[in-house]
Parts: sequence; structure tokens; C-alpha cells
Amino acid sequence: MQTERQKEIVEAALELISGKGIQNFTIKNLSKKIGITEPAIYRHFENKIHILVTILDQLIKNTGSIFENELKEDSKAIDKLEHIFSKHFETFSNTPALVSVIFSEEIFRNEPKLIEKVMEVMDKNDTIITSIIVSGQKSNEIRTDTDAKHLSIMVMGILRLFVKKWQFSSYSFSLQEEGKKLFESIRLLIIK
Amino acid sequence: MQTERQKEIVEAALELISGKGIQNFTIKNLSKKIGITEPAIYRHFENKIHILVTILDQLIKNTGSIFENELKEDSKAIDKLEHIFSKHFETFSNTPALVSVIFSEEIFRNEPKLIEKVMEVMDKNDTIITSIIVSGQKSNEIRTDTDAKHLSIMVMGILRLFVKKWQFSSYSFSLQEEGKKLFESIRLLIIK
DNA sequence: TGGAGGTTAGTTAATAAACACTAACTTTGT
DNA sequence: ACAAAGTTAGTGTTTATTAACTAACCTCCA
Repeated sequence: MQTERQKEIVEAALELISGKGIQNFTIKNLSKKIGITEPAIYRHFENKIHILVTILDQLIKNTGSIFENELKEDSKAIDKLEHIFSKHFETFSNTPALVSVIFSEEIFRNEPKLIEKVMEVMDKNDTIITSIIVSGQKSNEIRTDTDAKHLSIMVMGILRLFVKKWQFSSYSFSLQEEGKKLFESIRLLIIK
Repeated sequence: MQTERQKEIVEAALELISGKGIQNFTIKNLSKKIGITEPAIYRHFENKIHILVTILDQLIKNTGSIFENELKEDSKAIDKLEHIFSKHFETFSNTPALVSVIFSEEIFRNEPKLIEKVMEVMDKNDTIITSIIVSGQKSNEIRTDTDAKHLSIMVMGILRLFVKKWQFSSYSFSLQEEGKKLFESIRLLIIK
């Protein structure tokens, strides 16, 4: 469980990273943003990387539950994919700062602990999306003339770049609305 | 024009960044890698960001020429796209360190000068790929039931994620070979 | 019920290490 | 002999983190 202060620190960290990148994520900037002194941070977190670990764990939990719920559902594969897309768009719309973190492996490159976690997430996502596509191919919803692994990379790659573009545009368009349109295009491409 | 030493410095900088991220790119590490002292670096580059500017300029020149040559060609749109893919795969296979830089906007987030350049490249690439797709739609090669802009995001997104995955796997597969297969899947999806 | 003892969350001041960068001097190749 | 490219020794700043202390609050027991 997280205390109020811990939540506040994590949130501020996300904002710092999302604003000017990791280089901007220092204990000094963090404490300044919150309005306490630097040492006070250490009353709530053991050290700096532990703040990053917390962010990642939160992320893993969040996306993990999106995927798990989806797998349970008894709907069409293509609808599962759409739902995963829209759930992600919803998450990012609510907390844009997450985008900077979730798609920036660069941030975690210095700590082996963190790399491991990032790899784990990517692997897991890949496995789940591939399995959804495979089942869609079996049930004759999704085209079978292309490899499920390729389709998975496509789906994930599109999602990633689209969200990155949204971030780069300073969130100037509705991720959820435009994302819906984008998915209609994806649907056309991958259905049988 | 670049001197031998300057080339060596840029190369070492790329390797440092590609190895453990920007945080690892320090003048100390740089000089250690080359085998000279820190101040010697400043005989060849004004300051640290100037090294990054040089890397970016090189990148812009490199990818820029790939695209320009492609536009001139009088081939099919889909073949142009394939050629752009394979050219990129070739470049990255030869210099894997480039991957860390070209797809990591994060690296340049701290300097406005650098952000501008990164944005410029992304915009340019997007424009060119979209225009190739539009012309392919006009000539009835590429499906018209999906927006050219969407197809462009797809193509770029796939390219990016695929290369990133290659990097994450520690370059454990042949980017060029697997990339060729991947493009065959893309071709199937976007042709009419 | 009141106070002793403990906890929580903050402070100021300081640390050692790492950072980019500079001044002044030396070596080296043409 | 002179300029380019290196050196040593240092600058001031920023970094994460620690030490020592304090004010405010809780809890439990005589």
C-alpha cells in the first residue's frame, strides 16, 4: 500500500519525466515540486531507483490487469484487440505522463533491475497479443496468410507510434477518438 | 568535414549511448573509451551537446538521402517502401549503435536545439512515406479503404518496433533476413 | 487524565562523488 | 620552430545520500 505522500512523489516524478525527460528527474527537482526538502523524500522512499521501480510496478499492474480481463472475456479476437487498444488510450488520456515512461526504455537503461522489468512487460504483452491473434486465426476471423507473430508486432508497433505521436503533438488531438478511427483501419487490414 | 579524431569521438559516443543509455554518455567515459584524457575531447568538440548535434546531423543526412533517392526512382510505391525498409535495415545492421539514438527521442529531450531536429526528421519521414502511399493508392497498387495517414503510421510503427525488438534481443537475429519476411506480411496487408 | 516514550515527517547542514569544463604547461610531427 | 593535440591539476556546480536534530502527534499506563 502507498501513503498519500508516496503517491504524491510518484505523481511528481512522472510529471518531471514527462516534462523534460529523465535528466530532469532529480531528487532536488522532485522535492522542489512537492514543496518539501530533499532529505524528506527519503522518509518515503529508500532511494531514487526505488521510486522508478514503484512507477514500473504500477504500470505492470495496470496493463497486466487490462490484458488479464481481456483474456477471460468470451468475445471475438478482433474485439479483444480493440478493447485492449481503447483501454490503453483511456489510461494514457487520464495520465499522459505515463506515456513518457511506458514507451521509454531509455529511462531504465542504467539499472539492471529496471531493464528486467521492462523486458518482462514487453514479452508478456507480446505473448498475449499473439495468442489472441492465433485464436482469431483459428476461428477464422483474422487472416491466416500472415504470421501471427508479424501481426502482433504490427499491432503493438502501431499502438506505440500512435501514442508517441500524440505525445509529440503535445496531446493536441483526442487520443481516444482518433485512436478509434485508427483501429478501424487496423481492423480492415487484419480481418479475413 | 570531420577529422579522424572527431569521427572516433562520435563513434565512441554512439557506442556509449547504445550500451547503457545517455546517462552513460559522459566526457569521462568518452575519453576513457578512446584512451585520451577528458580535456583532450575539447580540442575536437566545443562542448558536449555539440557532439550530440553532430550525431543528429549525421543521422539526418543519412536517412534523408535514403528517402530522397527513393522519391526520384520510377518504381512502384510498394517497392519504394520495401526499399526504404531494407535500406534502413542495412544501415542499422552496419551500425547497431544508431538504433539507440534514432528511435530515442528521450536522449535529446534536454536541449531545445536537439528536440527541434528530432521533430524535423520525424515530420519529414512521415510526409514522404505518406506521399508514397498516396501515390500508390492513386496508381491502384495500395488499398484505398484505409486512410494513407493511417497506413503511414502503421508502416513506420512496425519498422520502429521491429528494430527496437532486434536491439532488445541483443541483435540475436538477422535484421535484414527477418525484416524481409516481415515486409512480405506488410505487403500482403496493404496491397489492393 | 496527564505525562513518558515512541513514531512520523519534516528541517538544516554536510558529505563524497560525479559532472562539464578551463588554464597552463608539455609533447609531437612537419 | 610552431601549431596541433595531448597532459596535469584544478574550477565550480550538481548529484544522491546521510547525520543530527526538532516539532507535532499517538499510545499506553500509573
